[in-house]
Amino acid sequence: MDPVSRRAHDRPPTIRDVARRAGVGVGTVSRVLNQSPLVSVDRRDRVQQAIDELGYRRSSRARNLSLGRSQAIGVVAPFFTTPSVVERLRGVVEALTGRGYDLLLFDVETITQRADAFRHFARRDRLDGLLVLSLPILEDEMTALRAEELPLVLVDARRPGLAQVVIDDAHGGELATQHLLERGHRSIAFLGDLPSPLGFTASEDRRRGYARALRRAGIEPERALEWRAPHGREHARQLAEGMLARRRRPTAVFAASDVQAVGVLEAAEACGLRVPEDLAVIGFDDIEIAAVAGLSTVRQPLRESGRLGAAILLAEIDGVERRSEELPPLVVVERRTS
Amino acid sequence: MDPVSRRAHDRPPTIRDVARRAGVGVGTVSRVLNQSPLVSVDRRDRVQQAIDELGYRRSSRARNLSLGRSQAIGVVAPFFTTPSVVERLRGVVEALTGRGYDLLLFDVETITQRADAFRHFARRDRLDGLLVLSLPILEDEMTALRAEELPLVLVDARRPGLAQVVIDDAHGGELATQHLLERGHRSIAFLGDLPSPLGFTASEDRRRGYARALRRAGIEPERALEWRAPHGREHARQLAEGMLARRRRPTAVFAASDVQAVGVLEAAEACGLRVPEDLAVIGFDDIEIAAVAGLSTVRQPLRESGRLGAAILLAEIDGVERRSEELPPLVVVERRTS
DNA sequence: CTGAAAGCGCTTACAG
DNA sequence: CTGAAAGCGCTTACAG
Repeated sequence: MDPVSRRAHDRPPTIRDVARRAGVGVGTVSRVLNQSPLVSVDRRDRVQQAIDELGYRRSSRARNLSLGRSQAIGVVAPFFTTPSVVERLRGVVEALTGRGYDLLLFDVETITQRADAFRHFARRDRLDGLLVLSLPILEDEMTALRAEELPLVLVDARRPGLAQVVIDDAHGGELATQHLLERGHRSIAFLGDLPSPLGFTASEDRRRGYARALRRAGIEPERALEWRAPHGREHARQLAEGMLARRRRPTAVFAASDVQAVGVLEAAEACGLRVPEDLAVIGFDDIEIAAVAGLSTVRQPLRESGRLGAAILLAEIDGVERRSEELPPLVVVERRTS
Repeated sequence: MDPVSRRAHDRPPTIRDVARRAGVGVGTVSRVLNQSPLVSVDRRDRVQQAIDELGYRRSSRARNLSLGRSQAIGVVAPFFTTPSVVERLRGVVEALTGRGYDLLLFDVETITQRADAFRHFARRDRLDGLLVLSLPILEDEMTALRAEELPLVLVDARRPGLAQVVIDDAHGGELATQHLLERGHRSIAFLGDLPSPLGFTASEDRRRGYARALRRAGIEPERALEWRAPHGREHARQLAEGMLARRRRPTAVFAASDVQAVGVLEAAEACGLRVPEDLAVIGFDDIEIAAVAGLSTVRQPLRESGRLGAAILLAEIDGVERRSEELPPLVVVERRTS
């Protein structure tokens, strides 16, 4: 076996192999690889030919080490298969497309995973930037992140001093409740998330808006009308069945998410209640299932939030001043459940 | 400013800083980092202390270059926000959890993106292994992949000689159709995907099973009963409305996916048809929306397919012989639309 | 324009 | 057990 083919078989060609074959220095090869103008046409051609003949491809691993960057951005997402999270992710992917960054995904469903994510994953050494979706950050995680000097953008999470893209959840809760009030309802229940170990706040924020709207309408919010279950359709359904079986049942329900609202719809059907005649229901998010179920809801710009978050992160990585673009406003989508 | 804090401020500490502070060689530091037993307790302690004092963390970037690996696996997924794909991804993430591999996600929605994925992304240099979901691989992409010698596993895609986890789509189509036949239907329509530029085959495979089941029941499949739309609920709904408006309309529909079946359900409602009395409907996949819509369907083990694919890939990376575990069988889930 | 050399931050034979 | 050195495959001043 001649030396060339042996080499070709043993390991992928390196920049040195190319230099040797083209009869130039590795610096020159690197320059043509990086489209530097400081290369004569003559050598450029020779190098290019050697590259083609050898089937050479530059090692991004080595390049990144040399350049001190990763060419990758990380996304930390809790329960990433949740429809609303998927939709945000979709926006992130859209914004990243064609930008030459790899997307590293990190799912977190437990506090252990969150700690892992921030300790091992959120590192300057591995990532050029980090996007955190819907996950509140703890104090000590924050100091670690700060030490990392890693460009960081929060989507659907708040933190003073950090770049973030958020909606006004309380306002959304108000809109939903107002909608129900305008339809003449006076006994409106709220069904939201039980506090999670991960500390999500959206559900409670929306409930605050609900209470505010009630008060403005002269109705004192009742604890007995506030229900909370672990997130998910099934849990919501079970809880709602209990709620609707009560003697004094509400005439309308505001659910803190579409997923839960669909559970309420199922409970209503199980209880033989007509929707919206016997029970009006409104959700939050406007994910696809809401359209399918004919569910009235508050639309929040999910995909757009991911897209915007990623765009801001990319700008930050490029050292461009952080743009503060606005998300489209929340709006009530009226369908047949209200 | 003293040298130490200057250094600390300028850049993260390296293994050399640790060695210097501990008064040992970098090799020794590397050894304690890698839990080599070839280090005296004395030095191990000194090194550990220096690490703690400096807040040193090893650069995985440099480590990977030195070791010649990436510690990452790539996932190529078409339209990754499609519920069935999300569910497979979920399985992949589950199998990867705690295994120390990063997950690189690559979405492909166009043939350009697919070419990109295989050219720039599917590289030994960037990945330790690759998982391809639901995407047929072209001939020349395959030769490139082979040259890469990258461990590769296909999920929901076939290719002779490659590790893969697949279901028998034609059989699934048979099951669905048989179910409808057993309910007494004789005029059964099929609604599936229009051929996609990406070359997905599941829909046509399922249609073949449908035709087979009909023939076995002594019914000759009619071209007029085979309908195809671009994937998606809306397209299916529109197509189905046309189909149901015909003079001679079918009494049942087998849709090649739940997403499309839900579109059929919407069309039925729009046409004032009762389900299942006037029109029976069965889908395929058993994604969450099927449960919500009360849709009868053929359940395929989506999450399990991702989990299994990832497990096989991990084993292959570790040089373990490829295990050929089986997926749970396809089964008809009977709900209220049939 | 160009090549030799140093450097990115690790790992691992090699020779004690 | 241990340190000095070479090597992983690039990039980029530096000195022509």
